[in-house]
Amino acid sequence: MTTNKRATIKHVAKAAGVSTQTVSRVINDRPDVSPETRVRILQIIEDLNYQPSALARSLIQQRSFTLGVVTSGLKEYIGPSRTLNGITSKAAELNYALLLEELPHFDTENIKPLLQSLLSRHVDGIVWAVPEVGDNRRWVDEILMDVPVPVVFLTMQPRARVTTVSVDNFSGGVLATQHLLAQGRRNVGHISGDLDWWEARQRKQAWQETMAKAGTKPQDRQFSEGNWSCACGEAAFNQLLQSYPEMDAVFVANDQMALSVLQIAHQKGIKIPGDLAVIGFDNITESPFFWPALTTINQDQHELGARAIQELASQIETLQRNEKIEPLNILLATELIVRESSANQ
Amino acid sequence: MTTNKRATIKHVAKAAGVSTQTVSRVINDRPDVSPETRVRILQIIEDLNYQPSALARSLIQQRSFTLGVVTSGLKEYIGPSRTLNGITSKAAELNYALLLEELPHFDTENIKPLLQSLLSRHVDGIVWAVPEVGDNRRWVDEILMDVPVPVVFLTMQPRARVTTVSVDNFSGGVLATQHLLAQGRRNVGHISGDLDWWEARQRKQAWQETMAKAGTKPQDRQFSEGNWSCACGEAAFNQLLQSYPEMDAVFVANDQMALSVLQIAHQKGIKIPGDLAVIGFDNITESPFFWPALTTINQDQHELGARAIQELASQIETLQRNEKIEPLNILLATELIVRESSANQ
DNA sequence: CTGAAAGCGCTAACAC
DNA sequence: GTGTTAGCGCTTTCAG
Repeated sequence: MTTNKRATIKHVAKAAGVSTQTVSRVINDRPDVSPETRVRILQIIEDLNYQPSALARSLIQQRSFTLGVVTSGLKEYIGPSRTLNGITSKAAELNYALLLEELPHFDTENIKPLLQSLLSRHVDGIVWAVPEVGDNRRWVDEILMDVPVPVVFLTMQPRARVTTVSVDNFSGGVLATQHLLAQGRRNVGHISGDLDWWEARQRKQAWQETMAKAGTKPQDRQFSEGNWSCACGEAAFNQLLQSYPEMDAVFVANDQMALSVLQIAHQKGIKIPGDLAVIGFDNITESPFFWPALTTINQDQHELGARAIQELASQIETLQRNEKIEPLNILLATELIVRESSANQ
Repeated sequence: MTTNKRATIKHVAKAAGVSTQTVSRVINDRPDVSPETRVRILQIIEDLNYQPSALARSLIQQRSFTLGVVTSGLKEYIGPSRTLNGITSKAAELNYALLLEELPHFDTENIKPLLQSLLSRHVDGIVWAVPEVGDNRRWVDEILMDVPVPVVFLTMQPRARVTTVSVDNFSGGVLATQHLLAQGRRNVGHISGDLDWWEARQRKQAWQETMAKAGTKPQDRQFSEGNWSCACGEAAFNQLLQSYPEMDAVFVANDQMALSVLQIAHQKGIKIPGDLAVIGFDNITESPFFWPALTTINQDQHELGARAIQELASQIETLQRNEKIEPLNILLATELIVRESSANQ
């Protein structure tokens, strides 16, 4: 915590009795430096604890090797955190640094200052790791015109002209519903997440369509809207028990709410999976340890972040070669994890 | 996603027919510009969508308004994520940008490249938001000498010459143990976290000392080591049931493991809180919805991050005024949250 | 009130 | 192989 001034390329050059250019060649591993000079300079660099300034480099090379990351919901949810983990590990692998911004709310309106903070620091690209909620993508077409770097959006309805990477919530919902039907259940209810969320709508729609295909188009009373939280999961389940008493299986849109369902069921003496099969969504760390262990749909949020960075980096490279970048919509597969809560009757 | 080149101060100056200095004065809100000139330039800035380059500024001002944040465990734990949330919100408030790095493991050895990545981008300070685990603070005294900016460490044993901000795990553990005793329980067991962690050791020690003070110095058989995970919580609890059959209360070092305890208890027909009072630690979002609702110790991880940024910013200001910075060890209070799992017999 | 010159730390382009 | 010149985009200093 001393306040050593950092050594600059000039200090090194002076100490070595060469020009800064020669030092520059050494730190950039250029071939045209005599072996002796190189060794001498490397030694001095070591002695002086010299580190090239990435800032100065960014300025002249018009490239910062820094990406902007915009996230939201770190306080309440583990999802953004897992995605961030995928982002940091892939970025480290590809040698990019990350500038992090967090939106105070999923639907924060005022994103211009945030974008400008990133752009003023010359990020090479931006990952928008905020789920699509309500109308929070309204600005995309308008503002993106003014953004001079590639942007990759996570967890958003695929659309033309924009690169998106999302988990395939629809096919995940199909997997969940089909599994319950395959277990011989016929009266399958659904507790959704907040339907303002694109993900919640996808999962619900998958349930509806899969049920319809099985010849049992669901009625309104077979469904209840939650908001992802345990509290709302309780309320939604209680409502469903009233409105859909013959229910023998329920697809719950996330594991948190599924936990509430299990707890309430115990309290009311409803046997799981005997009376009611339960499947969640997410595969959080705790779900194997629920009682009974929760059947769920695994979504790889780490991979989501990693893929986003990979795409972004590849677009940056493309641009660097003066080629045109092609928008891309990527969907990641989900996986059914069968545990006890959905076992056969 | 177009590739508009960014406008520079030169473009603005040329368009306004003034020198770049005058533009500089306007964007820095200096008084010595005629009102008309100012208005004209502001208009042009607007038209050109001009944004000053923070990079160029950082270079000349020797100050980047950027902080480095080092975290770890984003994939498995919600704690780092909550802390990060406190960091992002306080940083936004104080107008700092954040460069994020994540250690692959809590005890990653090779931290030099990571520090250099941050320093090469001229961060004004660093928050080390990684818990103290095993020997992962070994480098502090040695390496910190070479770091030319202030560093604040989170969740670490207070020590001289270093600024630390931590939750007071010891007093939290005292609160937990005292509460169980106050409920009339006498046989209080403890399931710890991974004792490689400083936090786990603090909580355990608090339990030991509080019990001793109450005249019931705990024996080895009243304790079992977990590793924070549900899986290990199960194992530890099962062991405790064997080794300490008269146990009528248990202080579990985190809420995840406490969940496992509740589940196992149900399976074995142990009544909670009748036969066994349970208290957790952390106050995760789900714990009010456990069955029964979990009594726990709340730790404010958001505040932890926010305080760290506040201290760091204040140290940076101090340095800016050429004053000396004083290392500081801050402990944040915890809070007892009483719910059903520890109710009176 | 405004401008010219110098320079933050580095590299591209050219010379020798 | 190595040095010189210019300049990335901005601010500081000084002159007027």
